[in-house]
Amino acid sequence: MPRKSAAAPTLPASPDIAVPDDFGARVVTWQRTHGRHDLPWQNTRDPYRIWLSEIMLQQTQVAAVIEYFQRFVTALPTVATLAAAPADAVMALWAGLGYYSRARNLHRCAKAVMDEHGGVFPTDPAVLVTLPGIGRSTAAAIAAFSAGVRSPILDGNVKRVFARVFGIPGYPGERAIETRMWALAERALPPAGPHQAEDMVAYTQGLMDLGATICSRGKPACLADAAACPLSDQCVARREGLTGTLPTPKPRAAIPERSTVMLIIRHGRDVLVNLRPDSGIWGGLWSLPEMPVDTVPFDADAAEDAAREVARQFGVPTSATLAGELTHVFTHFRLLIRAVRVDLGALALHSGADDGVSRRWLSLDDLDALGTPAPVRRLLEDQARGGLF
DNA sequence: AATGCGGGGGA
DNA sequence: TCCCCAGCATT
Repeated sequence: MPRKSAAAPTLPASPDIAVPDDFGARVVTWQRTHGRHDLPWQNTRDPYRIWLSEIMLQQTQVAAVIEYFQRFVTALPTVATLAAAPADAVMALWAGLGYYSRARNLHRCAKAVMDEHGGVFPTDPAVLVTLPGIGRSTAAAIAAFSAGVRSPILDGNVKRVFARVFGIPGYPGERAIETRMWALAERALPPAGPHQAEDMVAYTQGLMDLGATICSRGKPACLADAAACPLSDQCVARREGLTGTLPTPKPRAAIPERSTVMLIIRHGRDVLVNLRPDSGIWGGLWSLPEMPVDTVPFDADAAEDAAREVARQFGVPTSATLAGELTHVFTHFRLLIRAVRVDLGALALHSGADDGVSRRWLSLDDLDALGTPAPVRRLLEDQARGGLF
């Protein structure tokens, strides 16, 4: 039951995206002059160290990994020593790095290398990907760094670089987008040939370095200095001013919807408003009285019924009719507002309900007198236009 | 407080 | 096959 396959079926690469001929060469050249060269897991072809670093670098930034890496290889310098180490010792060396399943898989992987590969770490991506904790991208990185194998990586950094350079819209975590990017990654590799091995080391590292140091999420360096990025003159996002919107962010989870009933209590051309507490939604603004709505769904009929009940509590015979419905979108939820109009006719209202809420009348002819939330303002403006009093 | 992050494992 | 999760850092 093979759970993993080294190479997903190569889809017809989107013909609309052209990879410039010198894409790989530019990355290679840039890496050799401007990339990182002194990380503790560089300048070696030891697959053990390269593998260990790649696992540590999954979901974890370079700065956090360096110390753990040094400590780990000092304590367990070879795959054989790791395989022979007690699980406790491995976990202790990992403690603080997070994602502890990585450490458990690391240990399992070392044992598999000993038992199934004679203690020799594989360098073929198709073999690597069968080992615990090694997926397609990590397999390619290990193979490229340890043996110059021509196989593409596609981690978060590379996805960001590709989304921008090639102008690929859509969330890269989405299946279709990721598939396109893998196809692109295959085509973007530097050419096979006599320099392939050295080039693949620089290219693979270069993509990582570009994403980490130049093509950063927040403020890509090209915005201040186009020369900082070797791809800036062929970058779609930079050309079209889309570095802020590419890559497309993860779609926000559907936000919950709440509903409320607001009362438009009319007394001639005055409307009763109350002051909201300083903290919370619309803090310090004047809003319409609201009725707590517990029942879901709460339809328009129920809103009118409830408003009639409130009117009855005011002691006045009155009608209560739905005056408007609108949805206001907050960061965390959508608020469906049903406004019910209640007319108090000529009846005067006591000002001093003793519940600690500031209330007052607001004239529809002077809406600027008080600060009101945008949806409330819309309701009041509607009343001002439609009211016949 | 929300987002990013490679791969595993469960739905 | 798809989606959710892990733990920490960063924004």
